[in-house]
Amino acid sequence: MHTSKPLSLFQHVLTKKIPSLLKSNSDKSSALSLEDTIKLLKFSADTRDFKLGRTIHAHLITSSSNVQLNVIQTNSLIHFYVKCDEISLARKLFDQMPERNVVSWSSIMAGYFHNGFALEVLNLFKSLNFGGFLCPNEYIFATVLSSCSDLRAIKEGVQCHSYVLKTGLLFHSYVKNALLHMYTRCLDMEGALRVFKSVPGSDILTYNSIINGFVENGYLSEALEVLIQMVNEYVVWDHVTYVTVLGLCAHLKDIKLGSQVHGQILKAGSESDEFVGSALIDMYGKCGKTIYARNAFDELHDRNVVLWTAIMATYSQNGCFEEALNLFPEMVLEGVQPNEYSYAVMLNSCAGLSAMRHGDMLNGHALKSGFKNYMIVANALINMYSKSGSVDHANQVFSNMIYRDTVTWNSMISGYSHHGLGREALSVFYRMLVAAEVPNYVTFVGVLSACAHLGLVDEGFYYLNQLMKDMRIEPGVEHYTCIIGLLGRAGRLSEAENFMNSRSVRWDVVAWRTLLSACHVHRNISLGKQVAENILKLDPNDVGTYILLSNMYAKARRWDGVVSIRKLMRGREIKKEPGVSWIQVKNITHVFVSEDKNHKDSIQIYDKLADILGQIKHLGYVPDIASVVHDVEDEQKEEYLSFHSEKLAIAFGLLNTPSEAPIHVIKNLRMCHDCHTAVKLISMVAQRKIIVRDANRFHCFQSGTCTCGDYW
DNA sequence: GTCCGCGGGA
Repeated sequence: MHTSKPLSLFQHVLTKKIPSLLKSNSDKSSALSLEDTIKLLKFSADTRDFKLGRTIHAHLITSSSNVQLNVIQTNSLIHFYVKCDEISLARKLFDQMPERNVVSWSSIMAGYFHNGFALEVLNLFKSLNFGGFLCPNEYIFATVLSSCSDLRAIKEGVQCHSYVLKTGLLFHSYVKNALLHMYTRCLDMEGALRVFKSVPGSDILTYNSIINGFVENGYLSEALEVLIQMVNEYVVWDHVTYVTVLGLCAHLKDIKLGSQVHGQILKAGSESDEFVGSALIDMYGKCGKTIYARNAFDELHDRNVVLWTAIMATYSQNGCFEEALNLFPEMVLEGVQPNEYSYAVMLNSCAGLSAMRHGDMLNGHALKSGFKNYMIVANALINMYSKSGSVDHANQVFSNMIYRDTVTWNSMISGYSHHGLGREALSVFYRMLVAAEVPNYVTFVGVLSACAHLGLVDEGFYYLNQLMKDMRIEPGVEHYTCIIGLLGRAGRLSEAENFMNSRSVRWDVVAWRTLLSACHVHRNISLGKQVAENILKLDPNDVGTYILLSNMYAKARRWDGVVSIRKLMRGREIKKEPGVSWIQVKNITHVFVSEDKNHKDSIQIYDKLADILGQIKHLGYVPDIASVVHDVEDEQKEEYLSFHSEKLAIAFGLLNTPSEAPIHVIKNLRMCHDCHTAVKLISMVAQRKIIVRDANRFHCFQSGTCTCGDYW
């Protein structure tokens, strides 16, 4: 900003000289001196005062006896036009200059750089005659190297590196920092580190740049190392340092370090800076501290769209989807308009809730406001539709997209996979390869799980051992878990077990549970027991394992086993979560707990259920009363089964939705075997598509079959 | 005398 001294000078010029200038330009005594015009032009440039600058320009043309302006005047004019984003006017002046000095070149190049035309900077640089008078200086290289950063032009950047090394320009801090930044943007952290270590004189910008580069490229321990060095050298931090270091804390999930930085921020009085504020919210959010994030948000008074989106993202990332969604109207009420990021966060919150109606509404909003064209919004829409059960709608969004990135393709592939539509998932994957989009780690999780659904064992191993290797993607525990699922589904349980024993992978609960599921489906009790023991060693409170184990015994009619598991659970004070299902009808979410008679339409729902269960009995449905372990009469056992929450929700859906509409139900636990059989038949009798999202996957029931192929 | 570098939300 300006100091008070030049301001008073300009005030003098503005009040005394400009009025007289505008009155008459024949009065020589009131004409501006050369120094004054240049100072005025700088003032116009700094304040982006286009009108004032234009006036000075006009004055220069009319008052000058010479038609040509001198180089310095023209340079000042170029700089002024550049600062007012009038790059073509600046270029016109530049082209008309009979002779140019190095400042003329650096001014026009900086102009192009700041207006986003980095390529034009490199073109100008190439046309600059090195051999002649003009010798590029530190200004030129700072701008050229920044343009290389924008373009990720590492080759040109390295050429500049050798030139500035030879000429000694590298020892200008501007050049050094621009070069270092170039390497970090081109993802060459070794190059950045070489510059950092070999060129003396690191300032706060150097530290900010290198730490930020390390964080963005995932080298967290290296970033921490530089941070420690910076602290030891007593470098004074600025706002950017706070933002950068908070980003590091967020990635490390290091709440202790983050709190210390927060303390420094408060001491420095920087807490009201919007960049610092959003970084604070993000840090607390990533560390799982939603309340601290909310406090930081509430402390701020000028809350822009970024801050609102940051706090919504915090809630969403921590599973508080409703809180995230509820902030939206609050934000709009405060006069802040959402942008593409806000829509993405909101849609992902809808995905978490399977709230398709809400998501539909946001889709409409995004369409009207033009944000649907943003890739992140479209990607979030695909995710929302497939996670709330309508993979067809997801595909519609996908098909209408003109540009797609890796996330787009991945979302569609894993969307189909979650729905058990392996063929469709693989077909999208092949189209991705044809479109020359490069698959990544996530892509193959979707592809391998599609193979698992289709039982394509050989193909699965081909993708894992061959294609991923060719594409230099290191397989992780998620991929290996898909392989376990693949072998398990094919009934090759001992191979799956051997696979787990032969790989030195840190197997997690998800992997073991996959094997346990396979044991459950294929009724391999001895292996299942062993696997369950492994899981309970990792997490003795894993309720899902107890339930799966007990279901496995039930399926095999081993009631002694069921009783022993129940006893074990009681002993360890582990409670089975009650089954809850919910369904959205006309923007209202109706929640059903098993044996629940609290709904206001309870009587009609039970009537409908009795009716439809009667119908499917004609088709051969026999309630699996043996699976009910309560010690009661058979008649009552049948009642227990018919009151399972998903059956209640489906009956409600049949009563309250149009006859063609698919019924979407979400359940907190896995579907039980009896419900699965019943719903298959209901889909036939009622001629409805019924989609159930359970704790594990999607089941899409239609005409008597389910997309899970009875394997879950 | 005139020109130059680092940062936030999915």
